[in-house]
Formats: sequence, C-alpha cells, structure tokens
Amino acid sequence: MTKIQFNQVDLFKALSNEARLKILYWLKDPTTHFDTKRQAIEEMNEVGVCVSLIRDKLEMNQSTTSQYLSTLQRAGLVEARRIGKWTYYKRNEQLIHELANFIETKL
Amino acid sequence: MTKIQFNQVDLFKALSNEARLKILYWLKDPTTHFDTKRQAIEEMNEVGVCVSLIRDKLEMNQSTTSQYLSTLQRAGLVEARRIGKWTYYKRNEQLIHELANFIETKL
DNA sequence: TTTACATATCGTAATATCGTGATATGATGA
DNA sequence: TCATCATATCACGATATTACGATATGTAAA
Repeated sequence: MTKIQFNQVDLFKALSNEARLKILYWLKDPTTHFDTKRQAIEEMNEVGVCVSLIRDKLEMNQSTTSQYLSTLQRAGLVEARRIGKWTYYKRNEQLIHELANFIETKL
Repeated sequence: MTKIQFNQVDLFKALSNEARLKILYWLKDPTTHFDTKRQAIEEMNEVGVCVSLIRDKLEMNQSTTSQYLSTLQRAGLVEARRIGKWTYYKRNEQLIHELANFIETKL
C-alpha cells in the first residue's frame, strides 16, 4: 500500500535497451521463457531466475548479463536475492504498475 | 481507433532525459506552464506551443531545444506543425496512453 | 531585395553507454 | 586447504548522447 518512489530518468534509461527489455519481458512469465529442467518451476515463480539461465537465453556474455541485471535492479525494476552460489532475479511488479500509472496520469 | 505502433527502445530513449521529460510535462497543460501573453490560450491548446516559448522555459539554447523537440517528434511523442515563421509542438496523447497501456499489460 | 525573425541543421568536445575479456569475490564440496 | 562453480566488478575501445556555437533555411515585413 505504500507509495513506491522512483527516479523517472533512471527508469527510462534502464528501459531504453533491447536486451534489458527482453530480460524484463521474459521475467514476466519465467516458466514459459526459461528452462524448467535447469531450475524448478516453483523456485522461478517464488524467488526468481538465476543469472546463468538469463545469460544463456540472452546470448550475451556473463559480464554483460550481470551488469544489465544490476542496472535493472538499481532502477528498481527487478529484485535480487542471493541463495548459496546463485543470485535470483525477479520483477518488481508493483514498480512496473506504478510506472504505467505515472505515464497515464502524470507524465 | 487504429492501433498506434511504436518503437519501444526509441520511446524510452526519448524519455530518458530530464529536459525532454520537462517539455512533455509542460505540454500536458500548456496554458499553465507557458506565457499566455506571448501566445494565445486557444492556439496553445489547439495547435501547440512554439519553440521560442519552450526554449525560454527550458533555459537551454535554441539549438538544443530544437533538437530535443525533434527527438520527441521522431519517437512519436509530440507532433509539429509549421504556421508562418513558427513551429508549434503538441503532445500525441494517444501514443502516451498506448505506452502506459503497453507497460501495464505487455512489458 | 534586403532585413529581421523563427527554427533547423552542422560540427564539436565532453561525457555516458555498450559489450567485451580479464580478474575478483563468495560459496560449496573434495 | 584447495579446486570449482556462479556471479560481480574492473578496465577498455567503440559508439552514442549531451549541449553548445556557428551557420543554413524558410517566412514575412520593410
């Protein structure tokens, strides 16, 4: 219920790249876009998708993938959670919703 | 009623700049943001706001202002109309609405 | 037709972003 | 402890963006 706050320019910058848009789009429905043999369906839905899966799907190198994910994270569009060796990323649906709402009513 | 089509990356790039966001925001309600002694209220609402007024409010030079306006125009966010010496810019409300809708449902 | 005004375009230096390879960090297991 | 795997960070060249001054274009008015 708390109003999320965000930096408009950083948000739009994060979104103005094809690869980062793809990642966000894939994470909207992870189980249809990522290999469910390599990561469990429930885990994808609950904690997010690990960097290796995103990297393979993106077909860019590990460094680029990691940097893009942290750009998305700094903008607030995704959240990261480390469990053991893995870092899982998932979308911040509330922020994306608020962004749509901002564009509709305030921009 | 026709579905507007747009390039997501170009749109987000156009929006990822403080000055261009300001212009868009001012053009949402031109008569409260621009000098109605220098341009008639009805004209602002109907054909848009001329570059000089935008330039003065933006406090950037003429060249920068003109370039930013054409960036917004190429992205489809504003429309330009030349009348005599002046070029008037106004928002493309439909595209902005479709963008909000896209973020809410597709992104 | 010259002059003035409004806007667009060109050329630019400074700065930011892109995507990479190399290296560092952090966790696990032998 | 050491080796290995997953991820993050660093350094970098290539390319794009920023904002500007100078100049070109297009319109109208003297």
